[in-house]
Amino acid sequence: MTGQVRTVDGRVAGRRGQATRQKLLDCLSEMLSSSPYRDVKVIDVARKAGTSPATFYQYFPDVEGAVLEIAEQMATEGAGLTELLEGRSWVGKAGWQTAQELVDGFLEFWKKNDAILRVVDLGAAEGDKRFYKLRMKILNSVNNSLVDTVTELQSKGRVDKDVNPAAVAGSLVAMLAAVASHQKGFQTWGVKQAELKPNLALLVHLGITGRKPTK
Amino acid sequence: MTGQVRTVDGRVAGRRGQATRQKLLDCLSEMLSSSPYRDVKVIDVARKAGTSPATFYQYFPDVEGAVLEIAEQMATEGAGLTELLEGRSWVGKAGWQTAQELVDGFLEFWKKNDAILRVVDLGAAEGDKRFYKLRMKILNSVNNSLVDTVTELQSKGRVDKDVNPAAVAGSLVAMLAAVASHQKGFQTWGVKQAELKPNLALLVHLGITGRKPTK
DNA sequence: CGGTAAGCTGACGGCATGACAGGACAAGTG
DNA sequence: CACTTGTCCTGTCATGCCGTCAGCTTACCG
Repeated sequence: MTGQVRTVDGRVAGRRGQATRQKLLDCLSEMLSSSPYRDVKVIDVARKAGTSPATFYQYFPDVEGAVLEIAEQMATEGAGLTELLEGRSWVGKAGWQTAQELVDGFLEFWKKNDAILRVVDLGAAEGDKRFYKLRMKILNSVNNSLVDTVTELQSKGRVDKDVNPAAVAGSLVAMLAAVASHQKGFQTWGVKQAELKPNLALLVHLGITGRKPTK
Repeated sequence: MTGQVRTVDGRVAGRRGQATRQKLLDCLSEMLSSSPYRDVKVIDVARKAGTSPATFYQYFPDVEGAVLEIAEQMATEGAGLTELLEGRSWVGKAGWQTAQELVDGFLEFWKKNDAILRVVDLGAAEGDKRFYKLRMKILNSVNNSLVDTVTELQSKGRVDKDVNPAAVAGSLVAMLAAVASHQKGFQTWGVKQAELKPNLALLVHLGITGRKPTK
């Protein structure tokens, strides 16, 4: 499928090699959660993994390269977000539930992977194509579903003609991502998690359907 | 007022000192726009400013400290965003215009300062209090106005009781910020700038008033 | 002019980076 | 069992950035 795992100098990695490689990724992941991206050093990751910097460089060109690897793993995992929308209705009470579940699932996913997602977001914002392709890959599952929904509602005349489905969907997804990564910020702003979710769901519902939900 | 500008070792900075200090800040700012945050080195900034690394450390504890300084300057400047909302109406055609101008001004501001804002966002997401206080300071002007608006509309019964003004306003502001910093991403997604703005304005209007705008 | 404080830098120990060659180890072969 | 092969890891090294200090230069003021 994805081709064999290879070291930087072209050797194919065996069982043991893959294990240390994965261990390095895990330790890097942990490191990213506990200290600022800028301060994550190869030597620390290696130490934490009980190995040497040289070993790290055998598997990854640099920290960035390793982060891309982790993010890639997460991206395939994140394709599961599609389930949140597949075959769901946006009408009546069911619509309100769809919105709620989308928000819930999305925030959950983001919370679980916040450290890597922060870095991906940064890389994307800085204009690094690899990172924002990755970001798209993660968000596309949700985004595409939303685009389809809006387009469909539009063809039925339930959404105004001059709405651009891609723009609306993209903006809503960006909102979810942003709120998710600044959840702590909201708390100091005097907004509790439990209160945040229904309000987000409301905004999503309004944006997609153009109407208030019936609860 | 803000107290005199001081060097790290406590001396007060004179005219010349403040000039080099500012030059270092400018060069850092430029550097941040052209290369990834992680790769910005003190030595490069110093070289670009035609001075030595030692000089840099005379004025700032580290790169982060200097970034905070730049961000602080930008934050006071960003207080001007309040104008976008002060005394504006959210009713009828005027409401639609308010939403449009808010989006416009916000995106403009973000575009102008994207490099520093990226870093502030990262710092805030990583949980650094200094950074997210700063982020709040920047966003508060807009956010507070929006909270007030929603609260007012709510007291008039034009917005549902169970809406949390702070949550809605915060989410919309987060959306604007996120979309602004990923504008390029939208372009590759097939959405043009010009199309993006009205759709954002629509979402803002819907979120604040609960109704579609009358155009 | 001389004193004082501001302003700048060369130089240095310390640490991270990234490359390499060589040693340890597991697995297969005769 | 000795031998071979290929994977896997690390010691070591040159290079370059970090962050600090002592000391030199420059500006200001009486």
